[in-house]
This record gives sequence, structure tokens and C-alpha cells, in this order.
Amino acid sequence: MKVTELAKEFGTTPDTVRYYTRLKLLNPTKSENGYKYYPPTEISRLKFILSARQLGFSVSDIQHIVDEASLGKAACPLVRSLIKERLAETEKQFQAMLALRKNMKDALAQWEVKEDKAPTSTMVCHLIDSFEPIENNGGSHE
Amino acid sequence: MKVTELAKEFGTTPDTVRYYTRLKLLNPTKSENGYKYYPPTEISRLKFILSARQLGFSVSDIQHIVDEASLGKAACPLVRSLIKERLAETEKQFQAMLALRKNMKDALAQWEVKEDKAPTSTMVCHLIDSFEPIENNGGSHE
DNA sequence: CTTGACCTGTGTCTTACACACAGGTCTAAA
DNA sequence: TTTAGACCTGTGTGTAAGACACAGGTCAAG
Repeated sequence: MKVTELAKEFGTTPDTVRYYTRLKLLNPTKSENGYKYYPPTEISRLKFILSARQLGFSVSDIQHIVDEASLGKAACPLVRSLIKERLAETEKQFQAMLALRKNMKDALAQWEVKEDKAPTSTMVCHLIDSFEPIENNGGSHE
Repeated sequence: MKVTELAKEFGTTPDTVRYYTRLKLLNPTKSENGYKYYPPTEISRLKFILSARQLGFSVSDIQHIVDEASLGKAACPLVRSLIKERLAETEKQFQAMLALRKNMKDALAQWEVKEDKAPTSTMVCHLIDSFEPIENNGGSHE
């Protein structure tokens, strides 16, 4: 399989496949014409990589996992350990996004009814300058 | 105020203040010794920038807003319009994170009870290879 | 034989800073 | 007075995961 075919097969882009190939995560064979061909083992490896990405592993994580496996060792303990880390990070980011989203929504609501004002030397935009996050008194969890 | 003082004042880093200064979002005065000093107007501008960042505006957005205001025009319409865009983007990312988080949690649960397996030529790690997202039959919204 | 679709390598761009580095400046203590 | 330490300067590089650009080679079809 050639790069574009492979990408289409899995709903990704040729650039992504080339990126993984640059990083030696994929190791296609080179034909005489200079083209890269991906044999079945590399095809399933791409599938693996894409699955891992969907599960929140970084490309660097995947490199470590693949390295481990290439030594013949079961990568499962590493995989379990990594996903715990990534999940914790994701949880943090998730909470941050939750807060951000609330701020944005609150701001949008407040602003719909406020009039425009010209800027001054100390004030760029009173909407932002005077925005007050609405206290969600305590929160429901913990 | 000097750069580190200013950063501390608002709970940010000197590097961040320097970054905004590089971008001309902040325009300190230069003293004879070469040091930059931030007068009150620049101090309130930093406050503005940090507030805007917290509301999800990109640094580039803020540049546009500041440009608009520096022409004496009210930036409010631009600000309202931009936040709608950013909120829509945030909403998308939020849903993506929600799905990712679920996938990660499901995977973690599935994996706790699965044994380790050595890799094969076509399988790097059976945990990832055989992971199946748990259908949340339809979902509650829409 | 030419057109167009594909391929190659390589390099740059993106975000919002963090960090490094060489060298200048200020302050307080020795 | 010297010197140590903490600050400052400009500039350049690194980050994640690709996207995009570009010059040039290859291939199938008309």
C-alpha cells in the first residue's frame, strides 16, 4: 500500500502517515522508484497507533510502548501505567475547560445586554474589564 | 514597575510579560540603564490581557481588540463576536474531551482485569488492539 | 508526449509561552 | 572597593502533532 491509500483506509491524512514514518514508528519498504510501500505488518501497526492516539496516548508514549514491545516484552504494564497518568492530566484539563466554558457562557450572557463604550487610556473594553465570573457557590462535588 | 514585580502582582510569570511586550501588546518605557518600566496604563493593560485570556480569547484576538480600541472605536462588537466563535470552538473541544475521557476510563476498567500478553509481529499490545469503546447507546442530548 | 495525480525529501509554520545563554546593572555585605 | 547575588537585557531555541509548501521525480491514461 502507498501512503495515500493507507491514509484513506483509516480515515487519516497522508501527512500523518508520513509523520509517523519520519519518527520510525512505521517502517515501510522502499521500492526501486523511491516510493514507500506499507506491508500488512505496518498497516496493522498504523491501526495500533491510531487506536492508541484515540485513547489519549501521546506519540512519544507510543514510541516507548513500541520500543518495549520490540524487545519481546509485554507492554501491558507500561500501557496501564501510562493511561493512568494521561487520564489524570485529562481530568485536570477537563475541569479547566469546564470552568472556561462557564466563564465564556456567563460573559456572553452578561454582554448581550450591555451597551458599547469607547475605550479610554486605562480601559480597552469595559466588557472584559468589568467581567465578573459568577460564583457557583462551592460546587457540588467534594 | 519592573517586569518581575509586575508579574508577581498579577500572579503570572516574567516570561509571559516579556512575551506580551515582544508582541507590542505592552509598551513599557525604557530607562537609561536599559531596564523596562511599566507605568500604570501598561499595568492595567496587562490586567486586561490576562482577563481576556481567561475568557478564552487568543493572544491574536487580543491584538485585534487592542488595535480596534487604539483607533478610538468601541471594541465591544468585535469582542462579542469573537467570544461566540471561541465558545463554539471550546464547545467542540469540550465534547471531544468528554468522549476521550470516557474512552480512557472505559479502557482503564477493561484493562484492570486483563492479563499481560507478549507482543507478536502484528500485535504490539492486545490491550490497545482489542479495546472496544463502550456504546453509550444514543446519548441523552439531541 | 503531455497532463495530472501521485510520490519523494526537506523545511517552515502553528500556540503561548518556558527556558537557555551571554552579558549588563544594581544592591548590600565584607 | 570588591564581590556576590539577584535582577535585567536581547536573542534564540524548544514544545506537540501534525499541516502546508516547494522543487523535483514517477506513473497511468489519452
